[in-house]
Amino acid sequence: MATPPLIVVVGPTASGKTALAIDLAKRFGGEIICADSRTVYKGMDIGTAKPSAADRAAVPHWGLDLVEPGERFTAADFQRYATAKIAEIRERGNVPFLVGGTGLYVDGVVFAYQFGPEADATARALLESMSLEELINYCVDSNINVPENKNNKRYVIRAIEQKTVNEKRSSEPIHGAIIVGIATERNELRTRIESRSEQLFQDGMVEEATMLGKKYDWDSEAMTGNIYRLVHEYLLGKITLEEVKRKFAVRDWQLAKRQLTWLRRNPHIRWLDREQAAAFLSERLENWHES
RNA sequence: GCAGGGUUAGUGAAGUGGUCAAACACAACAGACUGUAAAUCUGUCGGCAUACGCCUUCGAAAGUUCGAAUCUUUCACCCUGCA
Repeated sequence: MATPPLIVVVGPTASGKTALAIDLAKRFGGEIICADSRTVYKGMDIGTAKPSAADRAAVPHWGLDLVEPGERFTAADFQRYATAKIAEIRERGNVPFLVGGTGLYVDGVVFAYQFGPEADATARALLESMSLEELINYCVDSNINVPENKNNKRYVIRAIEQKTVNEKRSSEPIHGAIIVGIATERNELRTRIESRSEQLFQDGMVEEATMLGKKYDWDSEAMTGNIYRLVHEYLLGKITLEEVKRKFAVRDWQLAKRQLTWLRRNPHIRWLDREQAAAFLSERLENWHES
């Protein structure tokens, strides 16, 4: 039998990627790798809509609960992890599914990004202490290309660390990848996001965030995920619970739009609605089984 | 009924005679983004125009003025104090 394909399912938050992938993985012997920058954190379950215990029992899931909130986990870490997992899953004769909304994580794997050198902690601290203007001047003096958004301090710092703006990647998806985007009608997506906002709180969002806040630092990158920072404000008494829910739906919508902007640049995505995507991938997987 | 305060662009909110299509914030829309990416950053944001610019706005109407979101009068609605 030929090497199993890599099924890549992308789309904005709340588009139904996970449900689709679980369904297909059950039927075709798949294992799911979550390409999600928040579900890698332990304890962040409700706020990140992490797959349930039942889902995980039904289909093997990877990429969840890899680190504690506050620990460092990067796109390069994910790339290493996911690439290894894809190989392992294939060795077992199963079908790897790469599913997620973190575009950088997906593309890092799919387009085999060659990441630049890792940041040196002391050098990074020094760079962060500098003003944006100083950083730009440094770039000019050192002949380093400034990123398009030169007001984006993070990017300028990274350019300095890499001594350039890094764009090393493959122009084609890695071999065997089938990339499907879940196309969702705008109003429908909005409705889904709003009802999910309500659901999270019924499921114990505040309790989860309170617990995490006690255990970890509110300021850590993990905890800046749009829901946790809002619950933090609520716990501080700055906003009401109703405002949290409303603002979360807004933040989630903004996230979805940013995700779509990222995905739009990728010409290799086959955009299909949930049903079409299920049918299309089923057919591909059946053909693969027969080959 | 009397006295006082208010009514500004999708929302909140500055502005109290010219430099006001009107600060700022939020939302919205578009975009960038290779080791923090649910992050971070950029542009647009009354209408028309690629643009010079033109047009219509600051509760309504009528005035004062060379000139009004800003001053006057009346009306409408809202809030507060006295009745």
